[in-house]
Amino acid sequence: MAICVYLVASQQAMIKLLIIDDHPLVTDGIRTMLKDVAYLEIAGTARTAKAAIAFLRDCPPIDVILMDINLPDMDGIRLCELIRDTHKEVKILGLTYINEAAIITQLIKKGANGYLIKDMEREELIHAIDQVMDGTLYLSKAANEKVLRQLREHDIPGKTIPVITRREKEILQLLYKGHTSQEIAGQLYLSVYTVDTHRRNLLQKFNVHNTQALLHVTREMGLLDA
Amino acid sequence: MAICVYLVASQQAMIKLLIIDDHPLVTDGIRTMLKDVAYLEIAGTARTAKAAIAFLRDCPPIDVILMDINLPDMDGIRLCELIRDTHKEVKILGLTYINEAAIITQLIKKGANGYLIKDMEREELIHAIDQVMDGTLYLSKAANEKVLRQLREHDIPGKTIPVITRREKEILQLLYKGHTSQEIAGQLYLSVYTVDTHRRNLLQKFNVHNTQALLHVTREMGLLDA
DNA sequence: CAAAAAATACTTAATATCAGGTAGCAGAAA
DNA sequence: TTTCTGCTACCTGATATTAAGTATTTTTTG
Repeated sequence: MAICVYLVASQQAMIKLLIIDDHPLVTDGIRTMLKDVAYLEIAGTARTAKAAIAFLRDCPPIDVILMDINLPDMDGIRLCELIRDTHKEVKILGLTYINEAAIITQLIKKGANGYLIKDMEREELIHAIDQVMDGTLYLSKAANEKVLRQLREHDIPGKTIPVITRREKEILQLLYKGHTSQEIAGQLYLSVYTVDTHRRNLLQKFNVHNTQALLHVTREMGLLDA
Repeated sequence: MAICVYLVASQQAMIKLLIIDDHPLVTDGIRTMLKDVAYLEIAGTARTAKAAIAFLRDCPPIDVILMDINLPDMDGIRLCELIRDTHKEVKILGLTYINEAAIITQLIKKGANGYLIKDMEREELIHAIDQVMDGTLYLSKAANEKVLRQLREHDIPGKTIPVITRREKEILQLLYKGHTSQEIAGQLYLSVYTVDTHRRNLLQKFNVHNTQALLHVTREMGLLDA
């Protein structure tokens, strides 16, 4: 009887993980990092947002989700929002290559419990999982000063990502590749005036005053394809 | 006696690998992918170019190097060149996140035996190692059409990456973050004229005619930190 | 040390971008 | 139908960038 209770307690203490990442390299890396941690179990992996949602719907409950921000079929912010809507109790840890305050604050606002940069050490990963299970927010070491300052000082400045139109995105992409207004006008069969109007609207929407800054913020927000 | 010969043959057939990457996640991921392959042995790992060079100098011979292109202390192209100078026999496989013809042709020109994108599958990794051991060039599936076309059509168009100075790199980085000449001049305590001179020299070196194009090509060449 | 490379600062002129307007037109939504 | 949004196009003036020079000082390097 005592043994039985012990086993149940042990099973309850086991933390079940779901890894969402389209890179097998990352999934395998996490697997190796966690293989000697007795109380952690990788209950499943998903390579797309779609697969992840299906897993969460059909399979046994998950405690912590390790989620790549750049998935092929959906951006991490949206996926985070979706999961939070249907699974209020699950802890979500975002994984990114970059370390940008803009995207991170956005993620936290959508209900993530923390984020890690992919150059993390094994210890940091385990610590992060422990911490979110405790109900604490975990922010990757490297950036937390920057992010915390943002979250604190401006209360929540995590600028909402502006809505841009199809045409604007198209022009943004061409600017990113180094084209001038003239070249873009030529490629899209538009007047230079029109291209300039779109550029002007983009600058206004993102509240910047030159193209490089525009490209910088849109890159941080994950709006650029490359 | 027969057994002895067999053992020796077995040892000779063992392929020794060195992984050079500053992300433990990647190193661990590769370790997992290869752990069940009997004839592959991870003889060492290095997190910096410096450590890798030391390892190659001091430790037993390596057959294949898996090398990240973006190392903290040196760019992959240069490291590849250095290793090729002192170790003519070793096979070098480059690892990148991106898939840019410019950087890949450059890498091949410097003596790499192939490259892989980090979204590879386990099978692709093993296949790549086998292939370079055979003396064949291995190019990651996703891009080889593009790269092969470049290598073929233009014979070798892989533009050599220009040498840029410390100051130029510094200014390049600030431009990347969206700063204007005025702002950069203010930050670095320089005249705007000076900043403009550096900008002009950068445009000339990379043979482009505006800042966005400059940032685009330097990004492709892996010269930008972000 | 001497030569070479890098960094600094300035001039002039052409071109591009940025900021502020206005305005017509098509298609979707209310 | 009316209204709203997105796309188009043009104008003017201010500011920034680009191109092509020259030239002095500092730093690196052989």
